[in-house]
Amino acid sequence: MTNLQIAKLLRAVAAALELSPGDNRFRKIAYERAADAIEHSSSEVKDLWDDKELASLPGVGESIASHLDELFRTGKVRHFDSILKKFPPALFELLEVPGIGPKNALKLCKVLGITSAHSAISKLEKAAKRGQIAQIEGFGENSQAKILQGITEYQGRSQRLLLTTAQTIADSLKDWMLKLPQVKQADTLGSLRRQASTVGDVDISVASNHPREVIAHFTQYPQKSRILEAGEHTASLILPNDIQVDLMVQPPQSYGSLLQHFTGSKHHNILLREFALKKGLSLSEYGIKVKDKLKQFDSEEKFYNFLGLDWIPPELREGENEIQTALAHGVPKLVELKDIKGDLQIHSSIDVEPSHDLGVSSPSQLSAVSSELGYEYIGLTEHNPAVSGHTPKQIMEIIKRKTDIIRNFHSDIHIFNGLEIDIQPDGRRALPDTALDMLDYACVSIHSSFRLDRKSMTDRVLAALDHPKIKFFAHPTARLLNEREGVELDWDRIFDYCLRNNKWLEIDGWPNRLDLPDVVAREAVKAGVKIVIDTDSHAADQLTYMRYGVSVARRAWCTKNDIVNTLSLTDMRKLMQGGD
DNA sequence: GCCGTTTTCGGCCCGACTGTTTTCAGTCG
Repeated sequence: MTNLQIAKLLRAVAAALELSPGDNRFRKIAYERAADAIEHSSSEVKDLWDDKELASLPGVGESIASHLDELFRTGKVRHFDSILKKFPPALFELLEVPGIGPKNALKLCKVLGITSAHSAISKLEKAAKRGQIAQIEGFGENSQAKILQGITEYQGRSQRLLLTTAQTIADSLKDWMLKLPQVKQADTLGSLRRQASTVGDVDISVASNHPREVIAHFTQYPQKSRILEAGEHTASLILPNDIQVDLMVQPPQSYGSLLQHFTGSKHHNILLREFALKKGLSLSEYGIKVKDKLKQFDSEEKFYNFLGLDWIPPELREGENEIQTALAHGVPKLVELKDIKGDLQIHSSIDVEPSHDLGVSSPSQLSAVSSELGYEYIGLTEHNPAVSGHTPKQIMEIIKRKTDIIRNFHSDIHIFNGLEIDIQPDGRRALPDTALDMLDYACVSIHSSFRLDRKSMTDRVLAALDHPKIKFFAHPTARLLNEREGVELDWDRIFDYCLRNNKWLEIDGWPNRLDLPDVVAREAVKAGVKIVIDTDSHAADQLTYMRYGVSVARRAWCTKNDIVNTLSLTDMRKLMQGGD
């Protein structure tokens, strides 16, 4: 079972407990918190169970751990079954509809006679369309319309926005807002400010004493499709592609607490409020209540400092151990975009006759842009020449041709002669070793056979990494956001191999890759593995994706020292020549 | 059910919105 499936099971138990008369309501909350912890866990719960470390999850204690143990051993939990069987399976399905909670789900199941899970939502929809729901006590016409709306949302559950898409929209909106003189400051909020790899919606906030003018200016945003609503302190626009953006305006003197509150994450905020409560302080978006007296904060720094904490970068606010770390003044200095000295996965237009995805920009175009970005070096890593259709001798000639082009090319930054080599299903590299010898370095990556079992996949990757010229494993999970799940790998074995053989793992900044995923990258750096952040650019204007790779690294708590391409050219050369 | 910088017992985040209600329950973020 995946973490998500386990979390869903625990939430079903929580819902059932809420509906069980006389049950301690904090037991329900405990199950919800365990579900949250598992959903956001950086490790697979099954792996933690294998290592007997279930109790290391915050919110999972003796009791839930023993239930999970039973789950992994036998495939079910008798205690859960006995709780869940008191309710129709349909109930738990109806909870998936936004706006329907446990109490209403139960009432709907009972009154409408809905029992089975698979037809629950279609039956609910029919009942709503016939006007039956409005007749139920406690419901009305409005509730019925809201349920229909919720079903539509459930059915068309739209994909989350890629970080790059959301950030581009937000940057443009912030620029627009800052054109108004009354706007002192504008920020993104929520998962976008925390730079999560995908975000649900685009929210921005503005500090100003003139909310009316700010809202009016916002609604005049030239790229809007329409205005959804415009109130005194909040407004919403719909942009092309049905993307909704929300704005909040607050006066500068209380802006810090607003920013803190709406940046989240929810889990971080819960832990922070519990922490504050022990000091007798109550937190909200309006400030901090000390003995019923509200204290306001114009900046987040002051807000956190008042609680005895150092400021916590938004990327770390996921409810892990960031609060204890800030209390102990141990928040790391995270890597920044300006620390990056080069980009080692770039596809140029040098035609090495690959099977797919040749770049469109020439070495001179790529080096010119890289120079503007302040880099000291780049590495050109086209895909290996197609295996089919070329003899080994022809491949040697192609690589020789590329090597000569790079040797004879002069620019103000250094260009490494690299290649991105496919890992074939059996772990062989799709390039003869004699050709590899001509290169400065290469990376390996998976582009086929994504569904091998964990052990075979791990063996496959380790076999491919086994050559002194192979420096790193590129986009390791091969996931495509909103499209394809990542492959199964035994990360402990990968980390261990990388440490012993001086291999690096890549954070690929390509918009729908962002791979390593942040949670795996965090485990990697905890283990001491070095990371290289690249863009996987296929055109010169894509070199700016580096900022998103850096965002992933920051969410993984990376400092400059964890990232190899913060090294100067001299040090990078030494590192590359180091071999295994 | 979980958990510990006042606690191994006795607490457990905060507020907004909506809809159906005459003072609150349910849901959400």
